[in-house]
Amino acid sequence: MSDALRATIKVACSNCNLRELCMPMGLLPQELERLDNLVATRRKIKRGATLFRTGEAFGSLFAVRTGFFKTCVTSEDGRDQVTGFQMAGEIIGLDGIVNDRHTCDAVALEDAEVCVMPFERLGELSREVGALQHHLHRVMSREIVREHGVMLLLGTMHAEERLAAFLLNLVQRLHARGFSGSELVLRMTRQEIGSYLGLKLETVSRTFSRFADQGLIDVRHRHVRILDVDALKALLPQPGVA
Amino acid sequence: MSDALRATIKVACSNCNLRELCMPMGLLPQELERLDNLVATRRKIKRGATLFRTGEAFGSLFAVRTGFFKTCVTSEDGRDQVTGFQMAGEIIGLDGIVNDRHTCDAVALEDAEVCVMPFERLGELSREVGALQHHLHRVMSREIVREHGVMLLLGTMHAEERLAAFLLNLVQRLHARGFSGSELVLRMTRQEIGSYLGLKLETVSRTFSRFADQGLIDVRHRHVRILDVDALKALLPQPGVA
DNA sequence: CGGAAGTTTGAAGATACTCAAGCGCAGTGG
DNA sequence: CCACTGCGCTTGAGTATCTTCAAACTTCCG
Repeated sequence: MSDALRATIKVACSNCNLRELCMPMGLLPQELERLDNLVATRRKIKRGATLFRTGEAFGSLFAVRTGFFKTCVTSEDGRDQVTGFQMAGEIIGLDGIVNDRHTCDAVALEDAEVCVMPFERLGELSREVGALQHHLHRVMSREIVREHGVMLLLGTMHAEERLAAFLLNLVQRLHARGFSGSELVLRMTRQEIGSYLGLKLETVSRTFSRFADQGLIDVRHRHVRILDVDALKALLPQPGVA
Repeated sequence: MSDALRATIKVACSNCNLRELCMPMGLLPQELERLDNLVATRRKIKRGATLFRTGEAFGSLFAVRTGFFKTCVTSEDGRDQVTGFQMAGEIIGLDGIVNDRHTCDAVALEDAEVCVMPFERLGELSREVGALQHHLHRVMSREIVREHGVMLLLGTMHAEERLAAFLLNLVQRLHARGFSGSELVLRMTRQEIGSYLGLKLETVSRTFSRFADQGLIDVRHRHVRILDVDALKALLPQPGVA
């Protein structure tokens, strides 16, 4: 097989093992082929490099193929807030649509690869393919709902509840991608976790230690094993029958 | 003029004084007319009543014509988080798209009226009218970016900074609608402000009092006059040259 | 006009933060 | 192969901000 052919096959949504999680979800075979044509290019990003930065012109949405990203907004005096962590199959760049400029940075936390989806063409195609139009709307709506959840977390939860919610969310998403439902390797630092959860890195570290002392998890730096899922879930704000 | 005719004229986007802020933004006359046909019904909501509740079936987006809303998510154990306050020209209901069910409550904080936009038809029309398609994308993207800002606020700011950001955002939006740029009447309680800002009502009240002591504002319960905009802006996380 | 709801203010207390020091792993170069 | 260096992580002590609990006052609505 030639390199060119391999690349063509590899990039095709129709052959992608993420197709049930990612943009092609629910599309018919002939619609899928049109999406294949649209997703013409991929892009590799090294660990620590940015996919885009605040202020850069917006042109495309990106679907994570491999690797792990964080997105963060930065205020001019240096305070920054991680707004999300993205893994395979998830869409990055929606923030850029409104003003044709990105309003956050997207940074690869490990060597990564993304599919580049020119937004103009995505719009054209979604005018003809109803399923794609609806899927795009759902992707944006899902992001809005996710952020509501983060607001609830930041606005009302204590450190232990925040970290429990964070860990459970991560393993759940990893599990949906075929990884373990109880073991995970953190791709981000304590500082980045803290930024996402509105806590200082020391508080994140202390809370990890407390969970370990209570026998809820086993932490060894970036490696976390969940020992008592139910106890972690019990920390979340959905305990009673209410 | 007959009641029927008056209603027709009143509901038409083409005659609406909010058309430059709301859904019709940037549409050509003939496109506007098609939007008029889509926005067939209005709905009045009394103060304290809900436009929709968590769990209800999603069918339409709503454009605020008059009045003032809050949206809030509630965790089963009673904790709730106000996710936004919406005024004339703003769109409510985007959260419902992803799962065809609403995931938050929308409550009128004063007697209000909304334009009902059936989402199915909005999708159809935006397939034919490119400007509408793009505008819908922008509305959703703007909401995502707004929520990034709230996450930055909840994750990194102190009480004074949060309240300053809140007040400045409110007057700015009111000013864009022809109201004063320095005087406003709060439509929400201290409790609701606190819920939005991740603070307790007592902290909100104390922070108002501190601002008043410092001569930054004049507070008389729900009535607020901003006396020193620059000082308030200086509290925000964009002080230096950075 | 009366009662409920909302607001203000005080005092005590808790959670998370700041500052600081030491540890450990990973990657590099001798 | 091992030592070195840097970055990230952990842990402790003291502190600050915000919260909790409580009481009194004001406004608004029926």
